[in-house]
Amino acid sequence: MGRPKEFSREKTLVKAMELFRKQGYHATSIDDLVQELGVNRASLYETYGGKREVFAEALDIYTQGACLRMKAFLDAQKGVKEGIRNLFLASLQDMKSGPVSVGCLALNTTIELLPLDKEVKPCLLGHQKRIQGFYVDFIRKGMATGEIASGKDADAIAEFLYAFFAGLGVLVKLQPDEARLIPAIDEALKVLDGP
Amino acid sequence: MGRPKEFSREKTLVKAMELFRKQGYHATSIDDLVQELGVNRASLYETYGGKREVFAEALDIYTQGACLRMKAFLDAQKGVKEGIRNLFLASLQDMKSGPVSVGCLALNTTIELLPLDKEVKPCLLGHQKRIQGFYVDFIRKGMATGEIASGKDADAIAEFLYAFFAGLGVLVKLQPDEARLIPAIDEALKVLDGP
DNA sequence: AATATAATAGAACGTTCATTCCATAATGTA
DNA sequence: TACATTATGGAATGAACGTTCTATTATATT
Repeated sequence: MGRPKEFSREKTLVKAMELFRKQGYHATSIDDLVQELGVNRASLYETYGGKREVFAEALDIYTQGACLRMKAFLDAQKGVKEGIRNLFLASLQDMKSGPVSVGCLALNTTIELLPLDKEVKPCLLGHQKRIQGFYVDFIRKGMATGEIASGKDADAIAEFLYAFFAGLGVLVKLQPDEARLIPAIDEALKVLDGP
Repeated sequence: MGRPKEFSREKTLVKAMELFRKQGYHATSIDDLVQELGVNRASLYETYGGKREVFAEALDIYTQGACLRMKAFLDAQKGVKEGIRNLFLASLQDMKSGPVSVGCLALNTTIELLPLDKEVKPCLLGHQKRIQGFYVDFIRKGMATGEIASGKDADAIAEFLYAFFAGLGVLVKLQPDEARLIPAIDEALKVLDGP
């Protein structure tokens, strides 16, 4: 029935996500999307609705992908402290992605768009909740094995880790050489030490 | 010598700074500035040059003011750990500034503008360097009094504190109720404990 | 009072933006 | 093969943007 699409909805969304992550929402024009995705203007509007809708879907697939990858990454780790350290180092690499740092789309959106577009708030809050949930589960697992003192406040540590990670997402843009950030990460991980 | 200006250069810059801090660079139009500052279009261009220049100057006075206030705040504190805790709590209040969180202009700019406008980079890097310098001095002072173990890496802690504070600047926008952030802050301050 | 100088008010400019429209092309169905 | 349907290519649209221009107003100096 009718002419078939010449593009895959999912693949173009990934490209849009990468573009928004690199340039931000305002600095990415429809022309940019049309050029980069290779999708026609009219098709883009027919398929997604408009720029805002494309962004919303791109943000969705980003947060979903990030959560899935984080969960899989943590599940593959042995120790808690070492696992979170590896997670931070891997995330740093992901947020660098070449010479120019792209950071994290969820954090970038929190800064650039949240004050103006309240529609992204549920997505961003849900993302935070899921990520912190992973941290809590991971820390609790460490408490069960005895690596982490059981008297600690897993929720507070999870919120701390999310906040610190958000800080990394800012600093990696300002200063892409990770060498200086690693000592800071090791300081952060001290919250897992002691009683 | 011609007609006198009807506005003060400094006062309007402060207003511009507040506007950029609240809305971001892209979301703040010249019309917004003209309306909010009460300055005429032509006068604005005659005085500052253009939007980018207004923003650059606004960012400058923001970072300078932030540094001055931070230095004065820390100088008035007794203990190191308690002092930094008080600093974070006060900064949280500052970044909230009413029902809508405005965050920190330097951090917001790092996310929104740094990838597109390389001219802001020196200002942002200088700001980070100064802030971390204050942390280092403050920590060293604590080492001298014996509150902080002298074996600690002041530079690493300073970078950690800056990163964590940047994270607060993100989270305060996502979740303005500070009650949940305070336990996370107390976790962060544990880097100052122990040997 | 007359003049030079600088700021103001507001229209006007060209550009870029997101969005829509129209003619054309490519498929499934009859 | 003819038709209905959907996607495509590219021009067109109107609004918003940053910026500039012109006429007018207000002050300092002579």
